[in-house]
Amino acid sequence: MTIYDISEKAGVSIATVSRVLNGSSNVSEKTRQKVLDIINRYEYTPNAFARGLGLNTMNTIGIMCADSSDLYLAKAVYYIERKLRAEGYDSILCCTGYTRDVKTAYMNLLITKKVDGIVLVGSNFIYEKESDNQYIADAAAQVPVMLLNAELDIPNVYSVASDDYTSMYEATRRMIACGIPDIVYFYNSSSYSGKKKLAGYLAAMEERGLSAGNGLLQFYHGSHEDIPAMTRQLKEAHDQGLSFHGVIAADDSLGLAAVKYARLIGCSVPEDFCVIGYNNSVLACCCEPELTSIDTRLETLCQHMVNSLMGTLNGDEMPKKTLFSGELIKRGTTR
Amino acid sequence: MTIYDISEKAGVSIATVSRVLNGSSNVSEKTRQKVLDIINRYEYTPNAFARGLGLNTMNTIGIMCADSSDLYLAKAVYYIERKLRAEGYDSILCCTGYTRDVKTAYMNLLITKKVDGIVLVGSNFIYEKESDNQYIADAAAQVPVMLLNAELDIPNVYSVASDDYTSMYEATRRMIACGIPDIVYFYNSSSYSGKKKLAGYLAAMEERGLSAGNGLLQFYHGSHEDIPAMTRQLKEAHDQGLSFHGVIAADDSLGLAAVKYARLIGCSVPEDFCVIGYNNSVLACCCEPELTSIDTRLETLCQHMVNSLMGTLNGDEMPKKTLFSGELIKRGTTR
DNA sequence: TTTAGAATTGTAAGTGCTTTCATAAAAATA
DNA sequence: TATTTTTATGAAAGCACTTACAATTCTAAA
Repeated sequence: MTIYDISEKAGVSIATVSRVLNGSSNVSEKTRQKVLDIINRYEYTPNAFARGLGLNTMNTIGIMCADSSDLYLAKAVYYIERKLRAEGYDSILCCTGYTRDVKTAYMNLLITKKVDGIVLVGSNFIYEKESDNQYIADAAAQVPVMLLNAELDIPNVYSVASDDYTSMYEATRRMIACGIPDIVYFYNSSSYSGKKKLAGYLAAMEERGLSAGNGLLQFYHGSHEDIPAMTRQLKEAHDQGLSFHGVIAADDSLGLAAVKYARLIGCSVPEDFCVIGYNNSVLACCCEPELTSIDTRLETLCQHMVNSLMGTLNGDEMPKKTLFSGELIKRGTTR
Repeated sequence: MTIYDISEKAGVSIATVSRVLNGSSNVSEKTRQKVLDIINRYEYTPNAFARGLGLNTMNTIGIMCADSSDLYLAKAVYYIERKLRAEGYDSILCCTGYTRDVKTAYMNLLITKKVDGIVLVGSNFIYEKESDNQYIADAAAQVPVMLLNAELDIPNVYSVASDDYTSMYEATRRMIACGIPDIVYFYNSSSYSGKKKLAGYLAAMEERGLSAGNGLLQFYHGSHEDIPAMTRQLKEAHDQGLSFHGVIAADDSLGLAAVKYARLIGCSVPEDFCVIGYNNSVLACCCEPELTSIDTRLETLCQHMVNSLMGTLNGDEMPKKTLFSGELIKRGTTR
């Protein structure tokens, strides 16, 4: 069943059928109904490829995500897909992993596949060295690129991010105000947003003249699956003489590990030891006591991002960057 | 830059260019090289739509998933996407939610979009009433449909599943063997695989003549986010007089809630109280002690599934159903 | 040296739409 | 009623490929 069959049965030209298919206004109501009837009767649906060829678009957006099984990223992908779908767009998903060359390859693939836009989910797509971000600029020369929780000053790339700096700054201030001066910052990534978080912590510490030097920083490079290892890492730091009674964690998994650690060394939480996590994921409700965590309002971010994308595709002038403030969800690990 | 430009610059016909593009064998090595050179020099990539029109395929598979942010489903989607990509296929993702009408609509959409196959991630796509599964049959009439953790005896639908029945049967037997007769089965879904799990538990209980009646079954209809509510649910059952010293949980989130519950009523785990979870997710490592859980070897399932799909697309005869046995990962909540 | 048969290559006809441009019909104006 | 505008429709030219079939060139046997 093609457009020719429909045009014949309806007694009109294919141009007219095409017009009613695309909602063109230049069709009389009478013929529109006639054509619509035939279309429904025969359950005709236009061939997507031919349509794509003619229109040079198939209403698809490429979603790139290093690891869509990551707790936070999975949620983001989910929200973005749903919102895109609501706007009439398909999502083609690319799980790229963390290698830049692979990301570049997928980027090119998406361009080749004629997506209308690309969204990069997660700040790991941005690199320190400017030239390493060229692959994004190249893509942005073809289609709009949206960044979630990152930022890049390149034409045709737009970003929507949570205000990680401020969130961490406030969280740290709050913990200091509770009378805890020896706070460890526990993080696992030096991505764009990872840096912002760290900076927020440092600012709050330094503002109070507290040492936020080497001793107080911890680093663990791992994934969500490694909570026991994270706990161990803290224990080792403790055994090596690092003394701390509070942890600001860059992710709930790290925060959860910190709570476990406190238990391990016999501290009671939150009386002797406080923890604040980040992202307000399921994990926050898994530990005992439950984890105070910063909610980044991910759904709002994602919806705003695709709204921005729709605007851009529509030719509207859109803000290059939007920042959303996070919200501290108080639970049992802070007093 | 089109195939015409390339053919002109290479001094051959477009048919020849097309042949080298598609790896046809009927091209002499010399001209192949000549054409390839031009293609590389001008960085030509064929138009995906025109290609799709001609070939009537664009090498894409539709992935339907009720909620791709669910811990287990997210992992499945991730593994499937990666494997598909490795096989040269794109994935278009559809997060359908749990409503059947929506699922049907997305199914039709995918057919319209000319995907080469559809994979349904999760057993919630299968309904009790046979007529409710017609939407799958309709799709399967067009393209092969793959089921993860479900089963349906319909032409052109294939399924790959973990052997939930046996896993649960063994888990329950093991717990009984540890001397715990009053085991609650804690579950949250009556999906196809949910039923299998329950049946496994029941079989093991009844085999030992243990009461697995109403009293010993618990039900909570919620998502991962609701761990506190799950814990409360157990507490309420306890307060209403239900006595139990073991929990077999249909998911780690439920298992984790059970561990919390045990703590709450002052039982020590695993001395006074045992728990076995399911899916071996991150959550298993979040509680104290860590959760014994059944690993369904999801990555293997997913890889096998896309292998099956590739075979089917290749015209090979493939088994309608493959079952993979799970593995009990012993941790701290069992003795 | 012919010539049948195989290997290469080119011509041209799809593939199913969109859209420009010309034309016909209807409506509005004179 | 005649004329100008506006609106509705159709013819036909893309869009960028694939592929059946015909034509040509090579091989190698006769």
